Amino acid sequence: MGKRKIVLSESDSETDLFRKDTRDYDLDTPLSKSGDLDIPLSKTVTLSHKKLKTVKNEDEVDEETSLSGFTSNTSVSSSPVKRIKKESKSKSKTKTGTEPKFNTKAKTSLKKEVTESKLIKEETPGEQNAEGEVEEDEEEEEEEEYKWWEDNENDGSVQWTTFRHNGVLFPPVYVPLPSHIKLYYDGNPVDLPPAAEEVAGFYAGVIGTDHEQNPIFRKNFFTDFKKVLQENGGTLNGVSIENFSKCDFSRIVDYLQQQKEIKKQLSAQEKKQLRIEKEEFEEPYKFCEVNGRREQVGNFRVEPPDLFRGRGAHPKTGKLKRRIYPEDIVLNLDKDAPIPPVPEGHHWGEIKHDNTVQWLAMWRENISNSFKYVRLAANSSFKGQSDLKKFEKARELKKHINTIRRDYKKNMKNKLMVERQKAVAIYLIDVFALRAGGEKSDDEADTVGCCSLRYEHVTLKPPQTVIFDFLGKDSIRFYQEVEVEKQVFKNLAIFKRLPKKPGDQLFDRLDPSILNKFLQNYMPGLTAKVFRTYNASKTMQDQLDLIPNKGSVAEKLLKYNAANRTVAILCNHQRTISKTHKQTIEKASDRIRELEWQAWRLKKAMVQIDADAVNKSKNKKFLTKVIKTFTKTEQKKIHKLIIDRENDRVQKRYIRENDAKKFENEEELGESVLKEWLQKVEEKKIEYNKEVESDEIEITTKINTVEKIEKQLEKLKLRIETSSIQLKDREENSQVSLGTSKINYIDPRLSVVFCKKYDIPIEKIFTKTLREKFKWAIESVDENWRF
DNA sequence: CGGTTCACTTAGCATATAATAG
DNA sequence: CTATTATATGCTAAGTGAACCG
Repeated sequence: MGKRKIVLSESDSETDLFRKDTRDYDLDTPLSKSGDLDIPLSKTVTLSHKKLKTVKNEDEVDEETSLSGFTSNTSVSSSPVKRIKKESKSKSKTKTGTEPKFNTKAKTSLKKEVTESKLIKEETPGEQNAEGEVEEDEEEEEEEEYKWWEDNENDGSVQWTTFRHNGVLFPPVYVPLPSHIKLYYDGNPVDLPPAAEEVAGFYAGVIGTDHEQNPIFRKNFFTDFKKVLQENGGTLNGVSIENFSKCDFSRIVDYLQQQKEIKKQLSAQEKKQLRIEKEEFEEPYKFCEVNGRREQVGNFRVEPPDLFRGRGAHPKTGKLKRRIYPEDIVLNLDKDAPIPPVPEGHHWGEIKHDNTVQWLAMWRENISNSFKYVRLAANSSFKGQSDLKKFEKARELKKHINTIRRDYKKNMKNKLMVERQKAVAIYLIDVFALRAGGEKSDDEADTVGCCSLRYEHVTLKPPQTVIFDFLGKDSIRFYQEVEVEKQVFKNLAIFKRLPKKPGDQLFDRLDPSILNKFLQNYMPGLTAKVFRTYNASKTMQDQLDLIPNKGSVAEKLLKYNAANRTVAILCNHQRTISKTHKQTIEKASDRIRELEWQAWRLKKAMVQIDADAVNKSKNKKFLTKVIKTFTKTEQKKIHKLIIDRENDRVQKRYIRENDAKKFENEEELGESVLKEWLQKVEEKKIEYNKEVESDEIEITTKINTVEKIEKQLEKLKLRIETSSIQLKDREENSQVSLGTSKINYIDPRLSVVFCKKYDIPIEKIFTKTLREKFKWAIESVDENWRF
C-alpha cells in the first residue's frame, strides 16, 4: 500500500465544495535514512513513563480493544534529532559593498505616489542605475534599493541598529452631531453628552448589519452605553434611559447615511483634492527608517474607538472599544532617535529602545487586555525575511516528513496514551491541515483546533468513517466526512471511550506545546503550523506540475486558479457567500439562456434560407449539440425579459437626458418623445408575438444570407462559451477564498517559476501589493526552482 | 514546570477602486 | 459614458508559539 487516497464524501450539499477534495498522501515511501533511534525520550515522555508506574492503568492503552487486526509492533519509536546547520539561506550575489544610504526621496514621494499610476506609463521603463544594471521592475527606482535577500548577515535576535519614525496617527476627535439630530427614547428626543452620543453613533453604524440582530452585541453595547452615559453625568435633558427597545437610533442612522451620500456625490476633482490632502497629512507616518533605509509602515493609524465586532459567538462582541490617547502608546525607537511630536497637551506613555523587536509602537487594548502593535508593511525587509524563513523551514520539512509519517503511523499502536494521542494529532494536522488548537478562555468565542477538539466534534461512523464538525479560527466551520485508516479510527474511538462525554477533550494528554516539543526532535524549529505551510506549498507544486504548457494565457490562469483553489480547500479558507450571490448566478444563467435563444433563432433563420444549411455549416456541432429547441413558453419568457429590460432602459434614458437638459437650461423632451420610444419597444414585442405564432423568423437585411448568420453565430458561440466558463468558475469560487493561501501559504517562488515557465506576466497572478511583498521571490529564482 | 505575557502570523470582512457590460 | 460587478486594499480580529516568571 503506497498511496492512500482520501475521498471526502459528498452528502451535504451546503458544504459540498469542501468535501469533494481528493488527495494523495504518501505515507509509505521508504525512508532515506535507516537506523533511526528507537528511543523517544524527551522530557515529556520520561514524565509519562514515571506516571506509568504510579497510575499505570490510566496511561496504558488497552490493547484488547484497540489493536486487533494490526500487525503488532511494540517498539517505541521516535525520531532522531537531526541537527541542521543554520546556513545562510541564499547565495549572495555580490553585495553592493557600501551601506546603502537612507532614501531621501521621502519629501517628494507624496506627489509620486499620488500620480504614480498615471505617470508611470510615460516614464522610461527600466532605468539604468549606478552600476549599469537594468532595473526591470515597472516601478522605477532612482536609487539602488536594499536587497536583503542577497545579504548574508542576519543573525536573528537583533532586529535593527537604528530605528526612527514619527510615531502614530491618531483618529480625529469626535465631532458632535448637529443639534437637531438626536437619539429618541420612548418617542422623546434625548440630549446626550458628546461621549455618549459618540457611542450611540457607533451603534447606529451597525444597524443593518448582522451585529444588530445579535442579542449579545446589543446587550454589551447597551451596558457600555449606559456606563458612558452615567460617567458623563447622564442625559442633558433629564431623560432616563433604561430600556434598549425604547431607543430609536433612526435619525442618527439617516444622518450618517446622508453624510455618506454627500461624500459620494462629490465631484471627481473634489474627491481627488481630499485624497491629496489626506495623503499629505499621513505622509510623515508612512515611513520608518531602519538602519538608515526607508521602509513602509503598515498600520500607522491608531485604531479608532468603535463597538468591538467579535467574530462568531464572541461573548464580548458589541462592547465599547475605547479611544486610545498618546498616554496609552509605547513607542520603540533607537536611543538617539528624535522623539516624535505628540498632539498638543499630551505626552507619550513610554519610550522604549528595544532592538530585539520589530514594532514601532504599541498600546493595550481594553476588550481582551492584549496588545496592539504598529509594525512595518508587508513589503518591508522585516516581514520579507520572516516570510522567506517560514518557507525555507517548510521546505526543510521535506527531508523529515517521511520519517514523521512513518513514526506517527507506528505510534498509533504505542502502549502509552500520550504517544498515541501525539500520533493521531500529528496525523490530523498533516492530513487535514488542522491548526494546533491552543486553549481558549471563556470570554472568547468557542472555537477549536486539533489539540482542543472535544468529544462532540468528532463522530465515528463504522467501519472507518469520521465526521469532523467544529468551528475553527474565526468561527469558520470545518466539516468533513472522511474515511481514515482503521487504526486512526480505532484510536479516536479509544479517545472517546467512557467515561468521556460531550464537552471533554479528545486529546486530554496534549496541548500544542507538548506537540511542538515532540516535533522539535525531528527538526529544530518544527511546529504544528509548519505542516500547513508545507502541505499547502507541496500541494500547489504538485498541482502546478500537472498543468500542460499550452493554450492561451487565460486558460493557463484558470488552471493556476484551480490549483490555488485546491490549496484553499485544503486549508479550509472560506468566505461568506455574498448576499447577492444567488441573484447574480441566476442573472448570469438567464443571460446565457438568452444568448442560446438568440443562437437558436439564428439557426431557424438559417434553415429558412437554406434547408440544408446546418449540415453544411462548419459550426454543425454547435448548431446541433448545443442549441436546444425553445418551447413557446420559454420563448415568451425570454421575450418578456427583453421587452421589460428595453422599457426600463428607455424610461431611464428619458429621465437622464431630461436631467441633463434641465441642468444645461435646454428645452426638455416632451412626453411624446418618451411615447415614441416606448412605441418602438411595443413594435418589437408585437414582432416577437408574431414570431411565436407563425413559428417563422422574419428575415431582415441584416440577416439575409447564411454567411451573415454564420458570422453572428460564431460570435454568439464564443460569448456563450466564455460566459459559461465564467459562471462555473464563479460558482466554484463562491465560498472559497483564494487570497489567504496565496498570501500566507503558497511559496511565492512557485508562482514566479510558473509564470516564467508558462510565459505568463506576473501581474496576472500577483497584484501590485503582492508583487512588492514578494519582491524577494520574484527576483531570486530561476525557472528550475522547486519547492 | 504550568500559566501568563509578549510578539508575531494568519484570517475574513468592509470598503475603495478598477474593470467591464450595457 | 454610466451603472454594475469584480478585484484590490485596508482593517483589525484571532490565531500560534516562545519567552518569561513565580
